[in-house]
Amino acid sequence: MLPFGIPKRYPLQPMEYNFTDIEKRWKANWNEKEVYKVPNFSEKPKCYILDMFPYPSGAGLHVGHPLGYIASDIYARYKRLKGFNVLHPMGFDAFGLPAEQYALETGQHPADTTEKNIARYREQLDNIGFCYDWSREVRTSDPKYYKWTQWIFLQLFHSWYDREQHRARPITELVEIFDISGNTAHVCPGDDTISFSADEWKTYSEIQQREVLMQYRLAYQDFAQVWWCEALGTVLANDEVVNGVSERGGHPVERKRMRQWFLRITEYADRLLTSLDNLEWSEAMKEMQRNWIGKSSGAEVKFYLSPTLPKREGGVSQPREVEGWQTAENRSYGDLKQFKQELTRNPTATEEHLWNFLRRDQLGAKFRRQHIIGSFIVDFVSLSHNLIIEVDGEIHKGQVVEDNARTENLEERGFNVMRFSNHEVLHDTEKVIKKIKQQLGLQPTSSPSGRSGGAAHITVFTTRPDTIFGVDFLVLAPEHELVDAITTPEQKNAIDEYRTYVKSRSERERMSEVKQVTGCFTGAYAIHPFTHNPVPVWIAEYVLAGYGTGAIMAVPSGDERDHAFAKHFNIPITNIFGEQYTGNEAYSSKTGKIHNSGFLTGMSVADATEAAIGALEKIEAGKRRTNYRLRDAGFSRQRYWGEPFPIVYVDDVPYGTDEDLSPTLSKGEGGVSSLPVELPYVKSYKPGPEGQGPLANLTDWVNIRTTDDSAHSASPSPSERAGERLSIKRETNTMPGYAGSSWYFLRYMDPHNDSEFASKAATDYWNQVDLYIGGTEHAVGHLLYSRMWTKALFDLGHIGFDEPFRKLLNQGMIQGSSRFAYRINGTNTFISFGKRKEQPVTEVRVDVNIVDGQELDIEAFRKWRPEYANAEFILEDGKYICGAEVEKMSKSKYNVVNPDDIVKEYGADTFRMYEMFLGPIDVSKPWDTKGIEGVHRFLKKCWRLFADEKTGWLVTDEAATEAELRILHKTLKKIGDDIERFSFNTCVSQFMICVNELTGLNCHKRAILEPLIIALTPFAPHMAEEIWQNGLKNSSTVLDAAFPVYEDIFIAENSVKYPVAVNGKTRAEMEFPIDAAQADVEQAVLGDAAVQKWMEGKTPKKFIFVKGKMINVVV
RNA sequence: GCGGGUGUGGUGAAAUUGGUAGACACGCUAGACUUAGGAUCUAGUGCUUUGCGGCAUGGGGGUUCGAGUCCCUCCACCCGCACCA
Repeated sequence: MLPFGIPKRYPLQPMEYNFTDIEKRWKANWNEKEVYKVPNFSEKPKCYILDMFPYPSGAGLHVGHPLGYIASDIYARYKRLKGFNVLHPMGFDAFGLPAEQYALETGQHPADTTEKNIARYREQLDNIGFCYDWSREVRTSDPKYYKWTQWIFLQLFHSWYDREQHRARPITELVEIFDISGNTAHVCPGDDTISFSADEWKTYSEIQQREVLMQYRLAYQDFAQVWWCEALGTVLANDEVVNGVSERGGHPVERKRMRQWFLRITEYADRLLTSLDNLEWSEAMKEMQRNWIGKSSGAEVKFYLSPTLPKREGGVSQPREVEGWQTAENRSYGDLKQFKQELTRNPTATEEHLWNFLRRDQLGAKFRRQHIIGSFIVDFVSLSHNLIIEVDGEIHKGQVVEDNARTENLEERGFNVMRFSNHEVLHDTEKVIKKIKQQLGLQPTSSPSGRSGGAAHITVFTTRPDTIFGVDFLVLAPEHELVDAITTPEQKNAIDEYRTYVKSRSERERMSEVKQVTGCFTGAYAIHPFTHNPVPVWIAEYVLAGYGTGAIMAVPSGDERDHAFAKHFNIPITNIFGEQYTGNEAYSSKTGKIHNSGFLTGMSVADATEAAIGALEKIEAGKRRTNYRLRDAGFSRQRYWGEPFPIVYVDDVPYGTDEDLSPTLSKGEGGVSSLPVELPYVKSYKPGPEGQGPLANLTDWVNIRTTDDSAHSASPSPSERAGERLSIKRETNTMPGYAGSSWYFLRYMDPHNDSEFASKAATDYWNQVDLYIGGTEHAVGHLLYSRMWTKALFDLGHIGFDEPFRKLLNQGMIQGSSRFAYRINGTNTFISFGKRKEQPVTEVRVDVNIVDGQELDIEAFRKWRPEYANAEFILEDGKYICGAEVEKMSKSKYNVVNPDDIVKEYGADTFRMYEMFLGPIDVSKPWDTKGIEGVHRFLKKCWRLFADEKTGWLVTDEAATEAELRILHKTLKKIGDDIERFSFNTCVSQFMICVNELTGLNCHKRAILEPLIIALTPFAPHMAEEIWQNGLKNSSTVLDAAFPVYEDIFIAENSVKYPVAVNGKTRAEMEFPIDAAQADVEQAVLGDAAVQKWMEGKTPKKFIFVKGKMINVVV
């Protein structure tokens, strides 16, 4: 259907430019001859040009989407004319939330809607005439594709990052290292307190070993916060939460901790940062990535908590003989280590099992295991909640004490003790966890008595250790684990209240609202490592738990936010910058000397930083540290429409489906050994229980073997009898959207390979992507993840390059241009734009497709919606003029323009050239259909150089004139240069100038027009082919012609018209030979009447002559 | 808030290395041809001024013989901020 505003055409002349016919014919011809099929090997140099992977949404393409595709298509076609073997593929990022959301709403299966959307996208893309090799199409939701997504995930799962060699290595090699020398040479990235020798490692059970290995794997499990919506029973994405409630239904949401998969991208932080330097990306883009990675160097500083300050009500009767959370420095660390080791040698499967539910604050309290209390070692303890959990210890060696006596003793120390049996923990885990949760709820969070004693400390990260003497307070993130422990009774209510407030705030809000200073004093004090002065400890929302250590040292005289905070809460400010700090504003500049700072006084920032770190290390109160803002990438989604994980849980311990699970399970049992793990078909997309994804509802699929499986319980194996390794379940989360898109550029190289993700020969040949075009919205997501995947695959020897995209070009957005009509309040009468202020009106949106420029098609408007059928109009100059505004192009704003409509009306060639003509590729601009007329006129005018509309082709074999050759070669030079620098809009302008001039010269000569039409081929391939084959009678396709070489000799001018300025203002124009000498020019210029007039008789002070550019006389 | 981007006629823009600001188009005005015009062609079109000229690249300041371009500062708008893809 034509848009309303565009009227019908008149019948064409016999040889008029009939784009509809031309484009249809050549598309069919090209298709039939498979002209876009690309071989994997060739004598020609290769060139890999890639568009960013589209997600096929239900709305279809609008005119903004193809902008980058057209640019890359022109570049690809140009490179082909220049003799390259060009890989230019396209496919679909087909997994994703919108399809699943749509499924929930309409009941249609995501596979079906995705299929439909892809078909529509394909049709729209074909319409525009792209040169994609569709035989290489990939879809992330195709099992043949995600088989390899899962395979790569397993490579990451089976790898660790060697910090010495700066590369990923197979986890089997790590096991070999552990067998020989323990982990002494390889600090555990997941938990740097883990430390063991080879002997200790060998005594660990398989479960324990795997737990340790999990802390090293590049794909690993940990716990993370997600938005949980009780009412919807599901986990929500960030953008499904609006203003603290669910976007759907407006239900309350809360943060919930869940076990999730992560990619250890932080291990690659430094490499991702340094190898940016070699990429041809815009500085802006590199800067965004650098910023995201956020490398900062500084120091970690320990502030010990003050045991004496402040005075407390009621005094402290008997400080509990707890060794503190980090047992006292001098005495107990060795002991603790020893105990830990002893216990880890003899854990039970039950303990391991329970630990999975307790670790990492899952239940809202920090638990420690195998912790020393008095003379006992308890299984699990939450110091903040005074809760000890013990599991029946009959397997324990050494610590089997009379349980009752033990409990009594511990309770005397102020702890509550819960005991569970092995059986309870293993078979009734849910009940056990529930009980623990209940107990945690009842348990007052740590009374302060004695709790902040010992060697407890707060660790802060600072980039300015030189300002250590300016520390006036510490600030903890409100979620910091020590907050409960250190808060004094007087401050408890205030802290609780403040934490409730913070809970309601998103991370974004906490960072952005900087004017409003909020915070709360904990009542606790820390001790300054050098001055030993007490430093008050606050909590405030501007400190985020996820950054650094979740705690900062505040230096108000040197930091804006700290300054505002100190002023707001009347905290005295120590000035360490002398006169540079005025008292009104923090001095955050890094120039000048440090004052009032003990041994740092008088030093520069750089020197003081080094000296401070040195001193801190000497007194063991801190150390040098590099910090990254980058966090590990969450890789689990509680969704249906994504790649299933190739992971099974054997009694809750995750294994890759490619692992040999014997002796418990023979390899291949339950069909787990082969990839892909296919996404099972479901009829309901409802979330599973407890925030799990919909796959959790498929119990048959999830449970490969269950404990009460009659076949097994009839003849229990020895391990089953021992209560171990009973059930085998599948992972029910799916992978996020970026999984499939992190490596798709590799699959295009060898898309049908069934035995590898891509053959080494293919990846070696095509190598890096030479040109990648896409939007800046992918700056820190997709572009970072695919860089990491590439590096990991490189490290493991699967590919020969470690950066995926050599050159990156960002396209701007095409915005919508919305139209508005003005209804007089309380009536159905609309008043034209110019008169709208005469009466009170309401602005209503009008579909941009029924407006011609600014003028409303009144009849179309009446037909648009029933409520406007009888609308009346107050016109101006006989027209109804609409208001206009530039906004994002979206359905709800009625400003979407469909490329299909434009192509139908003007043809694909016009559409392609117009999109380029709009402006520079990387700049955002609004779409205006009106302007397309100019480009269309140009193509028609160009056509008329070759054909008379009434009589037919009129190309002659006459010899070209100098003027004709000049304009041709000027054009060839500019087109070549401009395509190479991706300036496509100026190419179009140059074509227009060229055609205008040739029309003026009445040129119809083959010698001029044939090279011109080849140069036009990347932009208007259909018209070029029609002219090339039918007009110029060539027998092969123009797509494989050779791009004509321009020759300087035709362009060179022998004289230049110089602008002549007097005192910088242009006053005349004079022509001189190209090689004129300055003396001659000077004489001629100074003798010129116009110049003399403007010199007003003054003598020239200076004569500036820039050869070929301009002349300036200074008087 | 942090990070990034963009500001030039009524509109999209050009000016590639600091050298005649507004190329090329849209729109508009007038005209030609025409049964007709949304085809085609011609002329005009930054603002201001009768003219000479003056003023103009978001605002202000600076460097320079010369600044849209370099520097400082302020303002406006757009994009991203970790589960949209």
